[in-house]
Amino acid sequence: MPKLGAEPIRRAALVKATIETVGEAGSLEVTVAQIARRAGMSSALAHHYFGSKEQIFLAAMRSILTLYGAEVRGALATATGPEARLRAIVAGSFGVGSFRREVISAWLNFYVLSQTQPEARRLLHVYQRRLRSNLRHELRPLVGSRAEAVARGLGALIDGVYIRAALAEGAPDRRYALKIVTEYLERELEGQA
Amino acid sequence: MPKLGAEPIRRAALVKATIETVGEAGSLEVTVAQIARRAGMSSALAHHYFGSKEQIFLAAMRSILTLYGAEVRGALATATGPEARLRAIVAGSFGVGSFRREVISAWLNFYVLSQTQPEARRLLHVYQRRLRSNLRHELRPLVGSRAEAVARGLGALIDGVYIRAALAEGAPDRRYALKIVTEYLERELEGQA
DNA sequence: AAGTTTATTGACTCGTCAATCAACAAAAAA
DNA sequence: TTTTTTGTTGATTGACGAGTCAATAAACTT
Repeated sequence: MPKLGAEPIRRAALVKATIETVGEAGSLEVTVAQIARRAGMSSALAHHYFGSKEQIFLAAMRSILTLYGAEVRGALATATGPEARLRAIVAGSFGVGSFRREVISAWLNFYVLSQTQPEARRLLHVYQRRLRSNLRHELRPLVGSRAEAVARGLGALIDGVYIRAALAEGAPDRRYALKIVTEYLERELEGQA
Repeated sequence: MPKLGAEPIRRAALVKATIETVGEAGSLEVTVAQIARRAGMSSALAHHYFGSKEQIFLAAMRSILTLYGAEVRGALATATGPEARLRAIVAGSFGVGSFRREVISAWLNFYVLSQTQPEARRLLHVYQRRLRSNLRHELRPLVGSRAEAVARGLGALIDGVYIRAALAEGAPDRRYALKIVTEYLERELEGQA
């Protein structure tokens, strides 16, 4: 029953299933069979399309990073002026798509993966550099020479809030997460003004 | 060639080897045999003393948390007054024992472990609660009602800085890590003063 | 209609690894 | 000195899981 053009659909289903499976399990120690089952296909097919488990993970990670990027860009679209743009970047970082249980948990796991996997590490570095550069750019006119340090601090704080959300039970609290980071930003800005 | 009283020595060696192995591998996917070899014994002996791989990991995690607690307490010993004590807690969090490559990496991995392992989760919660409570207690006289939020922010920032250090290449920069967190603290305090 | 490409899976291989066990060795206790 | 306790390991078991393969089938091409 081969409906042609299945490839992109299958790939997407696998990526989604991977994030869900890893997120639920809270671990990368999930089997290709589990992922494939959740995506409604055999493990052989998963291998057929991705070649290896590693590639499946990388695709899932790319998907997460892409989603994250899209949310930041979306928030940034309507923001004018450095402060508004900074707030947008922060808000985008806690977007509804990214700041969800499974995604957060998957994120944490991919973080660990990038300790071993060069490509995963590369992806993460790209994301971190871009975020930091964005922040620094908007911070420059507001806090001058402190821009670099504040950008790093904000980046680390965002990661920290994510990681803590991964561990907290119950649904992660976006509002609260956002508040913590926004207040940090406000303190940094008010000193300088 | 049984030298008596080997148990505590073997256990300690295994714990140390576990942290090193997990830290170097950057993953929990290390074998008991690898750990045991590094500790200079057979895998059978590791099982003999700990019963299971899980127990070995938990012991290693306890060891890390104990070390961390000791460093904070050490820093706290000579500090008087809320601000000095806050600085001590932060400094202790980046102590030379805890803020080392393998330990940081192991820490990150145990963080992931606590998504699956109830006992690991419990341990981590205890540490987080204690840290937050300590911070809150010293913050109260300085920032009043904001104490809770600032304590959470500091905790998250510390975790975030750790996690980023795990990914950075080369030796982790204690000074810089400390500076980021200390500056955050200073901003929060100067607003209120 | 024959041939090719795409989709799909069940069954299998091969390696790995946690955990167990039987056996051996040396110290301590009886 | 026998017995028991403590220390130690090589060999083995049993399970599990990534990746391969042969086979089947439906579409699309010529």
